[in-house]
Amino acid sequence: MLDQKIPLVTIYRLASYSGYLSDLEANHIKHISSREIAVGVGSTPAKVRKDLSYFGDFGKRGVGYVVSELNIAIKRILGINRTWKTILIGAGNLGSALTSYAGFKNRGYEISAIFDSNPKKVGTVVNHCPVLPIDELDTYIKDNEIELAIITVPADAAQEVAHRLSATGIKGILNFAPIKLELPEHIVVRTLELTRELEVISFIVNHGMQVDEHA
Amino acid sequence: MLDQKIPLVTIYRLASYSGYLSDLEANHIKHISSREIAVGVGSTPAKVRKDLSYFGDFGKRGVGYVVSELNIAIKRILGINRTWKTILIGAGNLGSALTSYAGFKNRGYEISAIFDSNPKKVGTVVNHCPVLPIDELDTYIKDNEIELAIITVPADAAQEVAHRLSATGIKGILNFAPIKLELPEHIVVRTLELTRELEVISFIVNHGMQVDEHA
DNA sequence: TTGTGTGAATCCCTTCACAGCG
DNA sequence: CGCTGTGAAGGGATTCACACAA
Repeated sequence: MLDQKIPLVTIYRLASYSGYLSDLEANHIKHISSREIAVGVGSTPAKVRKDLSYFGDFGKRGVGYVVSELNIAIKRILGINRTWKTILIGAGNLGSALTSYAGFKNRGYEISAIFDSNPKKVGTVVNHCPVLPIDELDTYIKDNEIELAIITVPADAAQEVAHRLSATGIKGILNFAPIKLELPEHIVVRTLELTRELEVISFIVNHGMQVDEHA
Repeated sequence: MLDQKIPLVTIYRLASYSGYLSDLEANHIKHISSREIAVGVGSTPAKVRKDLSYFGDFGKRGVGYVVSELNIAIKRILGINRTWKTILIGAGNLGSALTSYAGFKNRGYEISAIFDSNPKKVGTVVNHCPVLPIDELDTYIKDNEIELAIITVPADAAQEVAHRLSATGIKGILNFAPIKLELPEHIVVRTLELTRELEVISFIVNHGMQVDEHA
C-alpha cells in the first residue's frame, strides 16, 4: 500500500485531519465518518478516504473510524508520534513569538534555544529559551541532537544562516524569510511567506474568484 | 484573456514573482527572462509564461521582460498597486510580532490597530499600533474603511471573532488559528496553520520523499 | 441500510514543442 | 538566432460509483 507516489497535498490534509481529530478527542467524541472529517476541516469525503487509503485500512465499513485509533495512525504516518527537537534562529519579534506558539508544543515540537548574531540579545532568555550566539550553532545541534530549525532572520541574512545549518546534522528547515534558500538536497526545506497569503486574499477580493480550501 | 478559470497556485506564484522582481528592482536589474524568474523563485519557465499568459502579453519575444513593467503589471493583477488597510485581532505574542513584520508594510499592508478582549492590554501601544477593545471593532472598521483582518487569537476564541467580523464590512481574513472558520461566502478567508508546515517536514524527513516547491 | 475502500473516469495543472516576432 | 506566447499532449489529483463488509 505504501511507496506509490503520495501527493504532497495529501500530507497537508493528513496533518489537518489529525489536528481536527485531536480536538474531537479533547471533546470525548469517539466515532466519526469521512464525511464528518471533511466538514470539520473543509475537505471532501472522497479525499479523506483516498488520502487514508494510501497508507492502509483504518475504518469499518458501514460504521466509520474510531477517533483515537485513526489519530494515532495518522500521527505515526506523519512521524509526529514523538518529540522533534527544534531550534529557532533569529530572536526578533517573530522568532520570539514562535517560542511560545502553543501549536508547536502541543504537537511535539520542542524548541530549546534561539540563536542570534546580536550580542545584545545573546544571554537573554525568551520564554524559557536561552538566546545563544550563532557561533555555537553547530556544536549545539550536534550535542543536543537537534533535527529541525526554524529561520526567522531577515531575508538578507537567511541564506547565510541556511549555509551554516547545512554544515550541521539538521534534517529539516521551516523558513519564514521570503527568499528561496539554496541547500543540499538531503535537507528538507519549506518556506512560508506570510505576505503571499495576504496578496492572494487581495487578488480574490479584487476578482471575486471562487476558491476552495488548501493552496 | 481574463475570466477563464485561473488556478489558485498561479496566484501564489504571481505573488512570488512580484516579490522577486521587487528584489531585482532594488538591485537595479532591468531585464529578465522567464527562465531567470523561474530559477529565482523555484518554478519553471513554462509555468512563468503560462501564469502570465492568463492576464496578457508582458514580454518581448527573443528578449524577455522589463523588470519594472512586469512588476507593475503583476501588482495590478494582484490588486496590490495600492495600500490595503488592515487590522490585527489578538494582541498576543504572534499578533504583536506581526505588527512589525516588514514584509507586510513593504507590500502595502498597513496595520493601524490591534484589538483585544483583555482589559490589561487595551490602551497600550505595540509598534505604533494602539490596542483597542474588541467592542469597538465594528465602528473602527466602518469609520476607517478597513478591508482586511488578521486573526491571531487562540483557537477557541477565533470563531467568535470571525462572527463579529462578519457583521462588519470586512472583505478578507488571514487566520492563524488552527480551526476552520465559518463565515459568509462573500468574505475571503485563508487559514495558515504554522504547525502543519512542520508536520509536513516531519513526514518528508521520515519517508525521504522527493518534493517540489509550492504545496 | 450505512459508510468504507478503490479502480475507473474525469478534470485540471503542468509540460511540451513550436509558431511567431523581435 | 533567442525567447515569448500558446494550443496540444501528458500526467497527476479529484471525483465518481460501486463492490463489499458490518
